[in-house]
Amino acid sequence: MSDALSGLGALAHETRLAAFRLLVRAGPNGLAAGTIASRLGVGATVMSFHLAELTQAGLVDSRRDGRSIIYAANYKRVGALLDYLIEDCCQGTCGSRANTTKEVSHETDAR
Amino acid sequence: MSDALSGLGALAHETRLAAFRLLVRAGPNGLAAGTIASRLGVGATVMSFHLAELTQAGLVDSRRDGRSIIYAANYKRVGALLDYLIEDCCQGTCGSRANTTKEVSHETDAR
DNA sequence: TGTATATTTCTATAAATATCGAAGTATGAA
DNA sequence: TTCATACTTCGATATTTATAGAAATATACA
Repeated sequence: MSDALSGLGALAHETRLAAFRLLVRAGPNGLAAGTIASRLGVGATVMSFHLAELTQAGLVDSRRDGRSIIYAANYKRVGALLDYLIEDCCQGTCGSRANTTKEVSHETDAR
Repeated sequence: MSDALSGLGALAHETRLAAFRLLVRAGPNGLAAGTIASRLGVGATVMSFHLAELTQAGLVDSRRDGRSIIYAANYKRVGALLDYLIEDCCQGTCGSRANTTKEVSHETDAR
């Protein structure tokens, strides 16, 4: 759950969410830090900071390729976060894509 | 996507995530603010602050019942957030529960 | 080797969030 | 009415995050 917390925190920022979406779409090949920065229109320093946050949360990985550092989504970790949200937070009852037919019993008293 | 951002931000805090999980489990009847606070061991002021954040993000609703204010998960909004994450951020490719068999084409160049 | 490129790390500062006690509001009950 | 309960809002302070430029590191290439 601490993983979930840091994952949520990592995605809870405009620039990071945008970068993350680029990376998910880019696929396993990933994108260079500079490419992400210029596509999002942010400076290298700020991009580096945010990519570090995403990395620390485990949502993306990085590797060096020449002068560039290539970031790529860590699909396994992202999936784990989604699974946590769907199962531990929603008991599988929320969402259309996320939804599975499953019986859930709730508590009855609001106090 | 701004909804998603505020939803993620709302969940990205230990106390709020814990409160949210209680509420999801409590079902439509919800739980009184004081109940949540005492179950989580936090003060009324702090709880109120965090419940307000969750409310503002649309993840929970509240209603008054006598002296209590009852909070309940807004399953519809939560589901929408999950759907956004699964479809817009993962293209339906991440997670086991979240996963659906779907062909996805990625970009080929990392630069 | 020297220079340019790509990116990170450092340092300072700014901005957003969180915490806590005190005061305020709404409700119920004596 | 008055008192107690359940919460929220306010105001001050503390803490965490984010931004930006300068300096540092790593690689490539002439």
